[in-house]
Amino acid sequence: MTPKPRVPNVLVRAQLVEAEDRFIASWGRMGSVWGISRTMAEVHALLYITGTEMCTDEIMSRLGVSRGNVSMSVRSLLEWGVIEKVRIAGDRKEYFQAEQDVWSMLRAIARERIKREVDPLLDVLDEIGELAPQASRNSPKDVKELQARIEAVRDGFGVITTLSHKFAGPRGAGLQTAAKLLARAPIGRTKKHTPKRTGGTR
Amino acid sequence: MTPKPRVPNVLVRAQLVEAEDRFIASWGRMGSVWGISRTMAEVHALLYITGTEMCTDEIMSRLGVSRGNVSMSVRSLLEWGVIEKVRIAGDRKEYFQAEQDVWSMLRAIARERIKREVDPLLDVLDEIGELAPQASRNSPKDVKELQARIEAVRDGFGVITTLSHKFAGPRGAGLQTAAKLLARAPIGRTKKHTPKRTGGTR
DNA sequence: TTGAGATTTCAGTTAATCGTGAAATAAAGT
DNA sequence: ACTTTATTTCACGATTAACTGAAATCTCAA
Repeated sequence: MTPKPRVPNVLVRAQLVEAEDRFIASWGRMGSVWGISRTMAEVHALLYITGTEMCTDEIMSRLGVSRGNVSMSVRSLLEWGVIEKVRIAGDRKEYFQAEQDVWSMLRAIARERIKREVDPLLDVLDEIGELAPQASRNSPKDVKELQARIEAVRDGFGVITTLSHKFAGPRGAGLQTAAKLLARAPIGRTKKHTPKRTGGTR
Repeated sequence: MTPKPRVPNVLVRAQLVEAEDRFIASWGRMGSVWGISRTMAEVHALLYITGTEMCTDEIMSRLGVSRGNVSMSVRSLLEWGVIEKVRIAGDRKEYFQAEQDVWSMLRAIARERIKREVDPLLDVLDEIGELAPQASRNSPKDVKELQARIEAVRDGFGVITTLSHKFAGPRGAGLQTAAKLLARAPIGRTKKHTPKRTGGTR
């Protein structure tokens, strides 16, 4: 049926696998920067980029990591809600597949990071605000200033958190809509910032 | 002049220092989560929360870290644009003080993180997209899918990057305006019920 | 209930990161 | 030019986080 491909299939396949590997590698490196373990990011990348459901052993051999490591990574990814378990009839193994919608995936990532990064800071800020000497009419200047600074940070992150909860919630087109909305809105100077990015990979 | 304070000054001062220390500690912990070295975050926190210009030795003794460490941290913070050098007449030492505007500070942090986290990924994605077997009419299905997935991720991050450049640029009220704008905008379903999240920490 | 296969746990190891301190360099005063 | 004081650099050691592998636990079919 199909006319003979111009490039031998084995070659195409090799390129394909290489592209996948590169994607996996850079997503993994990204993970480190984000404070996510490299393997966890790699497992996710693998499942996303291949789109296939895979079992523990397949993941192990493809990424060359240990069983325990895969187990823990997969568990975290399930908690994040970016992959899910799949049962295959007549097979006792568990298979996993990645959420395929990018925005949903990005929202999940954003949500999880906010939870881990911003929320705890807010808690501490509240606590410190109460603990610190209360500013009153005749407090020394520095006490007033301290309170003011704590409150300023608290408010800043407060706004950010509110927004995130609104826009990165698990369901709804939050992030995507926000992105479009913002992309349109004319803020301050409308300088059409240099496109700039000519792939300079450092 | 001032009427006798109800609380001895030494005590107020101790509380003040403790509040500062707590702020510094949690900002520092935050730093680790962000892939910023703990000390760098602590130095920044110290300069921000005290609002005072400080020299290397003062920072060293207050945080209990080495000279070299302070030197490197301060340098990074200068690059990030969140602190600046201050010269004090008749003193050979360099003093440093932190940007006091929270939004400007938050923008700087966002900007720097995007630069380190998102931009490199985009570069790689572009590269992979070109490198991978090109999808054509008679490509096998998986090649087409691979290209589609790469493009989807690329586009998602592309939107995010564009936004960030627009809103987290070094000058202008970008982030702040965006925040207000979004906080107001009705996104998707205008389902008004369940206030639901009671500022609940965590 | 048993057991083969699948998954999870975790103590020990390895890898990556961070911080130190002293030596090298730079800057300012005499 | 020389001395003094401040700053930066960097090889090394310390600290922390990640990963391994094998034992323990779980699951399901018979």
